[in-house]
Amino acid sequence: MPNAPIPAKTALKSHRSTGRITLSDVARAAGVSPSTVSRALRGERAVDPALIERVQAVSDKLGYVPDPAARALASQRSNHVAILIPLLSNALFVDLLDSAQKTLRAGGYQTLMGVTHYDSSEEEQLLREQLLHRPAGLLVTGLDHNPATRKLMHSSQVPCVHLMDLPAAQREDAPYCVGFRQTDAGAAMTRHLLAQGRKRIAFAAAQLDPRVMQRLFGWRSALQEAGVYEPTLEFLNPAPSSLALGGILFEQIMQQRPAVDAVFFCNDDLAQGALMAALRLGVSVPAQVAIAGFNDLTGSDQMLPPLTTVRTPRARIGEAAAQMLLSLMRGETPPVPQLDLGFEIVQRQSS
Amino acid sequence: MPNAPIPAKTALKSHRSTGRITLSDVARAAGVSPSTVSRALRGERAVDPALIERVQAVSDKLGYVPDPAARALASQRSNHVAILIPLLSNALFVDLLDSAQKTLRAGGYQTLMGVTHYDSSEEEQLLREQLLHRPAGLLVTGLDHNPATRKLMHSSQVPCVHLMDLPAAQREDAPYCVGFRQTDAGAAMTRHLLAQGRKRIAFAAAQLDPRVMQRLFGWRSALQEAGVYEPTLEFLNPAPSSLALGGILFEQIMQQRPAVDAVFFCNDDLAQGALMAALRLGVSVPAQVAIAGFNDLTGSDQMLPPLTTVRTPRARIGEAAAQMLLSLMRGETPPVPQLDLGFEIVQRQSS
DNA sequence: CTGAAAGCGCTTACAG
DNA sequence: CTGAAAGCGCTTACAG
Repeated sequence: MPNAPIPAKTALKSHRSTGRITLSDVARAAGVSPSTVSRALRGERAVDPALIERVQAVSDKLGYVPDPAARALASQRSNHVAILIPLLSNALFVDLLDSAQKTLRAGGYQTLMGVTHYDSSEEEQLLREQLLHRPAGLLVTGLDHNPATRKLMHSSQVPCVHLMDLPAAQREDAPYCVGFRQTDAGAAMTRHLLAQGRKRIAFAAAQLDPRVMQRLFGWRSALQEAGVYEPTLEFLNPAPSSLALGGILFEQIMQQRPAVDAVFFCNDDLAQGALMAALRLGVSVPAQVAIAGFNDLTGSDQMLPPLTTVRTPRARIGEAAAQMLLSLMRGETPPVPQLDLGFEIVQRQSS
Repeated sequence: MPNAPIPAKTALKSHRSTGRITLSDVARAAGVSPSTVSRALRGERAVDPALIERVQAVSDKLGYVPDPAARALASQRSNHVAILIPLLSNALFVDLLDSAQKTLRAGGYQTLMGVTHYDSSEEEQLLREQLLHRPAGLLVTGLDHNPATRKLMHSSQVPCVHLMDLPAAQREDAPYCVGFRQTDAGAAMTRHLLAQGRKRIAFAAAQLDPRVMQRLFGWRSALQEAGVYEPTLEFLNPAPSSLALGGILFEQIMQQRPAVDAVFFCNDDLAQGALMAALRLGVSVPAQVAIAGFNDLTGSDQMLPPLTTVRTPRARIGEAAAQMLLSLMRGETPPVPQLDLGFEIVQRQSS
């Protein structure tokens, strides 16, 4: 039956029932096998250059786009990158997310974000959910995680880069990370204030996450070094950081310790609130008391007086960490596994 | 050969090569077919209640978790929800993202975010990428999209809810949306300022996205209504909104139009910057000039003087939109397809 | 209400 | 360097 109609099944094969253009469509049009198309398109070596070109052309002509779900199922690896950050209400982490996400997208990856609320068991739970998607990579804030989380990160074998923090010492088994030395930054700002002749420098902090505590340690060591450390000048509040809390802390400090001549806040939002409170209370800054912040958040340069602070390279951290992850996902070994991006003291008029 | 060793193939079958616990494992352990497990676990009707319970118990015991990629491939629908927002540098959208994401996660969905930078072709490109993941739902900011984007949203058949805006009139074909009437809010604040005796009220804006323009229209109509509209009192700058720009705009207005007795800024960051500039310039607020903002962003209540503004329910918008989407994804029809969450004038000391 | 079978669209040993 | 075949782990008509 040479003239029999083409069976429906064969006719349908040119497009699947979903109407989507598939690998097989490209293979048929290019006259090669699906396996070859798969290899050619992913730039796998061991494919004839001429074939690669032909397949590429056909693929472009048909407008073929690989199906991420099929790819993930077959390869056991998706094109998702999971990112874990503490909060979305702190501009610091939003900047981190923004820059990392931009870099990852340029590399062909989708970002899956998880907000931990500084809760280690929520972090663990989020990681579990994200690992179900078989992410190709992981970006996590900080180096402190509970044992279960660490185990998950390790046993999943997913490449992982830590953000913001660096391990205390250069160890053999140190994880990949991009950040700066929080302790050094805390000490540097404290020394800066000392160098300006301040003698009674208070440290005021909220949230009290690990990085804040490191800044506190930096402040302590700089004061001890100068021989003027006084434990009662620590004002620590575990509540979330905010302008309002900064104002409250400042008022409290002025009331309890009127002789204080500088306050170093662990984050700019607190310091901005303190600056507003000083205006309200008629406390003159920096004549009576200097005020310093941390992170150089948006608005700090617009305060009255403009805020002295530590500028932290969060956008560059997000980008560099994403780049490092990208190279890890390519199977490469980053030349600098612990990348220190430093910080900068920005002196403005509040000190 | 009754005592022959169990063939390797059968022995292996209890776990796949990946080591993952699969649907088939649960089926075997529960003594039913994979199809039944699939139906029982997804709560599909037409399964014996007793079986559901048994399957559920076995599944829990084995710690089975469905594979999202396999599920997406087979059903042509993932558990992703894509969200499109203009910027991450505006706290407004971060709040929206945060609340939507929280609600969606509680409903079992992963959020895929896309940042459009107020660029309609970038929005289109992002949507294309996201649609590849076959999202179960879509959350998009605003009602204005280019024709290609609208076509994609429509032809993809993916349930979609729009954020922040409401259509001008109640039409039959109106899209699902959750927001408030930007024009009304702009008019309400203007009337509020008029009611306080202000006569020459300027409108200062940045970014100039559609919602800002609606606020401008509201300001215009309220002034026209009062017979005091003057076109030269519009100060529009397409640059991104920021504290610094607010200061610049304010200074410019004071210089060019010293008789102005109130400035209504389209966003709180501009207004905050203006407040700081007023302090710097020695312009007394509200005695000489009233200042009003929009959105009641963080810090506005800490300014000197505290900022009069329009409080917008962005967290509730994100949550309600996610809820509406959740019900659409369940195949339900939302009782209120266009949900108006309103706004509130917050009078503080700057007016 | 339940099951066998096909299929979703890829990747990847395994041969050649 | 290339291809045929199996398999990733589910869902869903189709029968019964």
